[in-house]
Amino acid sequence: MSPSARRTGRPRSAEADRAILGATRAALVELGWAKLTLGDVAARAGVAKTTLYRRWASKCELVVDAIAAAFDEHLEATDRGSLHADVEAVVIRLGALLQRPETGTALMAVIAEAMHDEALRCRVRSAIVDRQKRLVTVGRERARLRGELPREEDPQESARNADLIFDTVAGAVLHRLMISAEPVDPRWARDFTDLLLYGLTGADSGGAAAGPAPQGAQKPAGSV
Amino acid sequence: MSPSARRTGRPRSAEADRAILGATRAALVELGWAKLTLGDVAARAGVAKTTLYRRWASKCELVVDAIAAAFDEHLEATDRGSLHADVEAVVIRLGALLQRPETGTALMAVIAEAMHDEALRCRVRSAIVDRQKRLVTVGRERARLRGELPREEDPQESARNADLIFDTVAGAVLHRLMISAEPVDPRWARDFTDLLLYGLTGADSGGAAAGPAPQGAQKPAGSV
DNA sequence: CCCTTACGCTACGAGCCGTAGCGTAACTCA
DNA sequence: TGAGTTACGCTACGGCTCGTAGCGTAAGGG
Repeated sequence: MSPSARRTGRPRSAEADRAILGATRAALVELGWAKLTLGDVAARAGVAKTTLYRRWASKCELVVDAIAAAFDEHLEATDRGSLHADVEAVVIRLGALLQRPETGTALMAVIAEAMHDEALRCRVRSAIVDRQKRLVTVGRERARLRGELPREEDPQESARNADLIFDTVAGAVLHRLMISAEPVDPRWARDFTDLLLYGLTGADSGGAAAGPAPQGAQKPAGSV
Repeated sequence: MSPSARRTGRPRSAEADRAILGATRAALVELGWAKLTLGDVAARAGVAKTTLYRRWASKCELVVDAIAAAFDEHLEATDRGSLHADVEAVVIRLGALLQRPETGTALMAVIAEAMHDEALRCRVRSAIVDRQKRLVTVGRERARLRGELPREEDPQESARNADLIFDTVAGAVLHRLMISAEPVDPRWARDFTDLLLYGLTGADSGGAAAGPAPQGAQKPAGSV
């Protein structure tokens, strides 16, 4: 529906939107996903419960919009001069974002719900996932210009690789924080970046040989 | 409490346990996490609701036990002769496991809840996470014996690396399936394994590095 | 001034939660 | 065999949240 289609009548209060989304984040911090009720959010925001239901069909969609704002605020791909530094920075940033009490937990819960709700999945994708994915695209483009990565001819294969890297980076950070329940500190970020850039066989992250000199020549004979 | 401490009185029905856990998995498939109610599970299992509450304190703990069985059944580290093949097999296996309608979704939801519940986090850790982590340990040990990976002296650093690899592999699969909502097919498994082993920069860009690449020398990881 | 839309407020039926109470079933030990 | 102990099935209940309906009022547009 275009904005011009809603010219008549009382306009929706933009301030109410901000208040509701803010109250949602606050409630997520204090109560967590499970104990968060829409009635409570409405009370915190100072609006009627019915107003909330007029704008969002379900708790999930509300929370998606609430945390999407946090993702937009805290995710940007800054140029740090090298692919290694860029990846490391993104990992730290994403870790800090998911470590916040309202984002990571809520994202997990919403994703879980989205497996049974196609519309919600689309909303999550456009509001959160696709925007994160852009970081990978931008970072790879910069690395290519620096000569750190080879050129890619096939655009389809390029997209596939971008998805692969995105899943690897974001997945590792998410898993570390949510499932292993351990912090994404600078050392882990460095170790992971080494692993991502040089691989298991190449660099022994943490040890003496962390340089880009892969000793991967000692591959197995019977690979199959 | 040791099993000998409960010798007197009527013993708990082991069949009821199986029925309840089975009913939980079935209900997860049909209803999903959000719409799953304990009353419904009890009805499916043919037991009284009170029996259910006597054994599990909450919906979360019940579901943890229910999906932990699935993890135990479908996760084993089979020796396929090379590190590359082993990793690929684990990725496929884990993907198939998380793709089942009752496991992945429920795991996400439970993890989300566990962020606010220390006891539940411990339960998840011992029932699911630690057992998965053993796959990494076993696989790396085999690779070391084959000479595919260097020896590690520092046990502490070794544990850190195992955690890192675990988060990277499991996280990537989880993210691919749950958040990107794309399948973990053989091609993706191969691409990811290449990335994990040879890294973003390594791979075939150097030419000889990926020489002994098994089946399919058109390894695309270099064109990252 | 009328029309349209949004808002606040109240009230309501519905559903699930988690527990209490009771009588019965199963198993152990003396 | 009988007493003690524990688990089970069943019913019922207060409490909470949900999502909606209805009403009167506020804020814009033609």
